[in-house]
Amino acid sequence: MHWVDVYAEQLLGRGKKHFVESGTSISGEPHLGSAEDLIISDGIAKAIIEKGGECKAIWAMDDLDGLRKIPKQLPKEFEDYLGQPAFKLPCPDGCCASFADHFTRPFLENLARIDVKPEPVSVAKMYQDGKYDNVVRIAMDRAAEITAIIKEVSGSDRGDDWLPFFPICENCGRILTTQAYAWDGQRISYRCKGGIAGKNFIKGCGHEGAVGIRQGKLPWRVEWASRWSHLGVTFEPMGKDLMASGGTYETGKAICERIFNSPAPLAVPYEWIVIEGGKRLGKSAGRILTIGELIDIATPEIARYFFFRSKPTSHKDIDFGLGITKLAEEYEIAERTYFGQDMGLPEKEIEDVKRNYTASQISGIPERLSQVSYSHLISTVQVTNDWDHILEKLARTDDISGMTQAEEQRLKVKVEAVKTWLATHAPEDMKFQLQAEHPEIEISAEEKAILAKLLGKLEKAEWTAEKLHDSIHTTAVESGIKAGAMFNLMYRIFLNRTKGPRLGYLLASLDREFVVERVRHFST
RNA sequence: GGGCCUGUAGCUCAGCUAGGUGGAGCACCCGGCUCUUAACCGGGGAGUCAAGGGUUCGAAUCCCUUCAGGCCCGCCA
Repeated sequence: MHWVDVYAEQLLGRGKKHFVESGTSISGEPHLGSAEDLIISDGIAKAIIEKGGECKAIWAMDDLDGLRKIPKQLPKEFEDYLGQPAFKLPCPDGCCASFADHFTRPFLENLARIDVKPEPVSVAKMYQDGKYDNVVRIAMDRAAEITAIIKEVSGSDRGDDWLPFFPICENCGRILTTQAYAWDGQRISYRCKGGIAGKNFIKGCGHEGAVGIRQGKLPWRVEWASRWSHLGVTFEPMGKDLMASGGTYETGKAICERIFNSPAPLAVPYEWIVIEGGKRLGKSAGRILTIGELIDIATPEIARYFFFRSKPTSHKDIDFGLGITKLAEEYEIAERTYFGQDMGLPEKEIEDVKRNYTASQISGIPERLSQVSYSHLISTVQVTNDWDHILEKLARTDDISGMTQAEEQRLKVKVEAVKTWLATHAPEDMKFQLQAEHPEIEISAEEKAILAKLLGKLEKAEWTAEKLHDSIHTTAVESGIKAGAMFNLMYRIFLNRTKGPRLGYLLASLDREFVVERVRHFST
């Protein structure tokens, strides 16, 4: 059984109503790994619903977290904001209501393109609206027990005076720099003494004061537990780093059960996405890879497929170069398998492969197979840019007659994806440019004779990829030159380079008049 | 010291939830296509399922132990 169904059935065994939470901290643009969390949630949620259960999905924007370091793409002025909660920061480009919006809006918009649409919730707003009042009071009243639980589970001793609350300093607006030291049942007293953020120390302003329970936040381990409890979260995907013994999940679970008297959610651990065979995203990658980029070059369905084809616990190596064509090919095999074509897969695998396909769909499962392969489009879109011409050319080599509007729309999206891939990530040797004008190249007398010989064949040949390929090959044999030299010659006069896509398909997608004219020109 | 995950063909991995003759793709070898690109078609060799033990009529699968790799176990998230 596919893993989404395994989780769904396990959860349905516990109850019919489910609630999945995902959370993302806002310290710049969320990368592909942050999206993984939400996509896993979505797959399981949909499986629960298909099996007759209910499942709500919520996405917590952790905009109350302090800014710990300045994201690379931000100007230096943001240093002043270090330690301040993300919701208070301005939009770096002045285009959005806030820093948090600026980075999360494209993230959520891109997830919506693959039908991942959790209800977004601002954590800062939840505190401000008093949604956390209850849990903060409980946490403050029972601070000593919480300290004991953390010590018991994780081995870390916060000290007897520790209070599970970070006030926002009234003077400097920072949250990473404050230390709470007293709770009188209404207000929390604190000092702004400075705090550690990674390798950096963020200076406090020295202010001492007292704030109400809506002017700050619970520490992460406590907050997570409180969120599970008051929202009634039943499962939550989490990176495997949170699953260590004594780690965040274990402490949160103990706090959730013992302080808030709620069952902890089922943890769905997942592995990191890696690039280039092992580098972690975000950390060592020089560049942020986002879900939007993946969708842009792979199509929405193939982007989803990347996440569902393997278990959450296996490593996912993403390759935006040639790897995308492999991924697309694999998806296309799954699609043909779903529609009953025998792709030579072992019996045992077929059900899961079909499930990979259905889990990857975004607007219902198509009623019939209508597929033009990604690899074929790579060559087609380089011959022409125009949609009607693309259709016309595809019609010569693929059966695309009688496409429904939905099918045409999907093809359009795929064509755009291929174009984007070619423009951004394709290796150079996959690219070519059909020469609209005669390229300025030297053609020897012998080559001219060969082209003249070919010309006669082209004028009469049936205009299919196979026949054209044959004509070219026969000409080479008759002229006593190697096939390779013949193909090389053809690429030169059409592409002004020495290699290219499969020539039969390329020529078949062009007009006979154009091809004949080009060959005639170089044969004299 | 502890935890989670991973270990299956040369490589990348599926199969493990619920035990029933070990699989796929790539690579390799042979043959074919008058066939250029990381092309196509047919066939083939491939393995102590990390190791050991246990349960069982039967174990890649369940249990225990060991080994190897990755990540994690101060704060913050």
